[in-house]
Amino acid sequence: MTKQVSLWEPVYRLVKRIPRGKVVTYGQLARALRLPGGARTAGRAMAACPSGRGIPWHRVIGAGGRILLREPHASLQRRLLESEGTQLIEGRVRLKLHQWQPAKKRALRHAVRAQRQTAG
DNA sequence: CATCTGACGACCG
DNA sequence: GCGGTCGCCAGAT
Repeated sequence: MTKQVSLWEPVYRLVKRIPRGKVVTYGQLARALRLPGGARTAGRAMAACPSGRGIPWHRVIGAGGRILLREPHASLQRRLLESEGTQLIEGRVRLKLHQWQPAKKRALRHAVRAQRQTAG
């Protein structure tokens, strides 16, 4: 029994910490958690995001504030963002106003916890 | 085992 | 600003 917990656990942990009205990019997640493979890895993690755990998946967006989902999910994400006060212009989140910056050390500590959970 | 498929992002023309 | 290429890698088929 090695991998009961998803490899993406650290990603979800970090995403859960994104405050209302704030967003992070896939690249940010990758850098904060030192994900191998970079932003794409963050993207894969989010694609496999489990529902029912209160993970604010809609607060994760592409570089430059772009929504990268395909319809109809893109519309939902946009709607959710707007509903919590996040401002968009031309379909892009105003990162200047809403980009959240996780404390890297904290993020890594969470990642370590998750990995221990995976290993143990 | 081979191959395909992505919720990426940097780079280039 | 827009489309194409490339590196990257876990899961699915």
